[in-house]
Amino acid sequence: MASEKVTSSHVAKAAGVSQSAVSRVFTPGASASSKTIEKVRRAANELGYRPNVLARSLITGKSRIIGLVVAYLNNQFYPDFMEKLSKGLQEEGYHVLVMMVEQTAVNTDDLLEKILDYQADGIVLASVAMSSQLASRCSAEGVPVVLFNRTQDNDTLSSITSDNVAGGRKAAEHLIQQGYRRIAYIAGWSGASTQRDREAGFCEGLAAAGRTLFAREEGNFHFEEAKLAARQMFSVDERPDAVFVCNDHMAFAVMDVLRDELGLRIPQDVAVVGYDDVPAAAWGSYKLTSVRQPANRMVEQTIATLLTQIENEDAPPRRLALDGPLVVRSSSVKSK
Amino acid sequence: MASEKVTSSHVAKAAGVSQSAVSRVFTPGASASSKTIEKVRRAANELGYRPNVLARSLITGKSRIIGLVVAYLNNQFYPDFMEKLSKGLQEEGYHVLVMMVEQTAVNTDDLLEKILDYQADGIVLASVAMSSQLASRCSAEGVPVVLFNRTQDNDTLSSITSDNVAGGRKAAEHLIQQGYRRIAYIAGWSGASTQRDREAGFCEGLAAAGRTLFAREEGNFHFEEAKLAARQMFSVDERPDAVFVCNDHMAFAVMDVLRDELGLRIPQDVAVVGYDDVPAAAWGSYKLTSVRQPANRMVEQTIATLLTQIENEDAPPRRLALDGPLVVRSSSVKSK
DNA sequence: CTGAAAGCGCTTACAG
DNA sequence: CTGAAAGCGCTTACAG
Repeated sequence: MASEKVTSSHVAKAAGVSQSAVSRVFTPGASASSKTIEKVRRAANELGYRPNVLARSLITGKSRIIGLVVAYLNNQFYPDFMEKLSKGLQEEGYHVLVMMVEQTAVNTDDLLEKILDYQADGIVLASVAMSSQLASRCSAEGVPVVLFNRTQDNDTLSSITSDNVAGGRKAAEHLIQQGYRRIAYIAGWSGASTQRDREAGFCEGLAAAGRTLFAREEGNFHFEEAKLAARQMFSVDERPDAVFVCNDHMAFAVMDVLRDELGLRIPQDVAVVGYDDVPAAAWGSYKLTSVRQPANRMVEQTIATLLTQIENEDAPPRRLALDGPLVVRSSSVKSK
Repeated sequence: MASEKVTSSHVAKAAGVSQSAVSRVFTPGASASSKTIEKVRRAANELGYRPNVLARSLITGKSRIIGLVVAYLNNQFYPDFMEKLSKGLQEEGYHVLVMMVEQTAVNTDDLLEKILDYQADGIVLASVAMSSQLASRCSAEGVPVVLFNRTQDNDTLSSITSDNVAGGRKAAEHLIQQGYRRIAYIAGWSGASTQRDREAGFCEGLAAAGRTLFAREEGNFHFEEAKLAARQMFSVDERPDAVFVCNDHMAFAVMDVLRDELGLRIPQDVAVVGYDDVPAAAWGSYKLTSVRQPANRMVEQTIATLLTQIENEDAPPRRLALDGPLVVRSSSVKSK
């Protein structure tokens, strides 16, 4: 069925020129007379010719493929990020090869090797870690890696995050200022730098006001585990009157448990603050106060960093922590 | 910086065998003595050699790339689908090249050509249409196309959906059985087959009970537009007492408006039914009755169809509409 | 500007 | 089982 693939040689024959001439017409920047261009374009259109990108990549050493490894797609922050990243890269003439992994997957390396096998020009890891062994492989092969929403102790890796420490601090300051006194925290996965930084900033903020954590549970960035954490945390005599949850995704679970199962009112009985400011935080059913991650700027910087390092192998890795505002909604303001 | 790329020739020299021998060791099914295999593997490991997939593809004519075009990533149904599809294809040794498009994008063809340029072995279009012109190009080039969650009048295209007509009918039967009388509908984008089929089934169901639509608005599968539609629909003297919304994503918006802005109780004042049964439908804040799309089976069939057609070019296109149950929750049951 | 030729890194008949 | 050779579809010096 499949009619023979149309190659540059077929077009060359049809146009009465050499195969190289055809190639030049389709190579931006190569020189060809307008007469040749005309003949070639006509023949190409008639035959339905388009250059084989794989063959081109083999020679140029550039695939224009960016490998993306991503987890946590049930957290709306990541689909939004993927969409922005993919569109941004499309505009720059790159395309995204995706690999999905389990949240706390350890064997990410296998997938990354697959990406390298496809000769990706660069790699983005969203909330995913990489062995230092593989990191040096990438660096040796000249394939830049950018960590998105995660940092890692490795000099060769760039990372783009929000300022999670500052964000955590803002959450603490806000709750204190609103007069809450028994302030608790529900943590994300302890292996994540975002979790560590947000908690550190939060505790700093409390400490600055002479406070400490009233209670603490772990939700592992997982919806159901966050519900368990909330049940645990609030099934005591003296309950917290405010809780900072390490991301919005878990905060929704917590709010559902508090209101639905425990009959608590938000914010009168308990205040809730999240992190990310995903779209649903603004939905009428949640109105969740949240530290916004500046997703647009984070994606811009991810792309900029990647392209810089692709163009110039000696460009040093960059570590950026972009500031985001606390978006105050009624989940944490009694008068609102 | 980038150390020279390690090729099969380098490994051959190091192992003291021919380049073809190296290739055979890395080609499943090719024959080599255990002694050769041993020598080659050792040398390959030392040098860090992995076959260049692009070069392989050039010869075999198989890239093991599947192109995916997807929109509506803010509707949780699609990230979930992507995750399932990507993981399923990974297990089969395929990888996904993604292109994101605007919801009602018309110029999808450009993106699809890019996918063809990468010599994709197959294409999945999720809620996205394709010109019949390009469809025949794909068919001519032997690249199978599967439409996911959308059908289109084109003999060459396979499609996998849920049974949207039956689903719409179930929604109608349920609302009638629950005793609702002024039953309304909020539509999705009119260009979508899912929208047309769900509405057709819903109206059929009403008609079977001697009813007709009490009111109708359009939400275009868009969150904010769905809110507008709800405001419009309920700002009248005689309000509907039940509304079927063409998907869950819009139904959440509608519920927020009904409760938050209009002070209506669900389901006492108004019942709401959605479609998809995304995770958030089960969340405590919504408890939304919804027609479940059998996403796992849909993905399985998408992959099976794709692989069948990749392996056998003469395999005919398949059109599947899989049945999904109505999941009843308290948004539509007064006693619950 | 243009064509002949080499070569990107592989796979795969073809002999042996 | 194994090596030499051709070839996948391109790009890119190199001459002219």
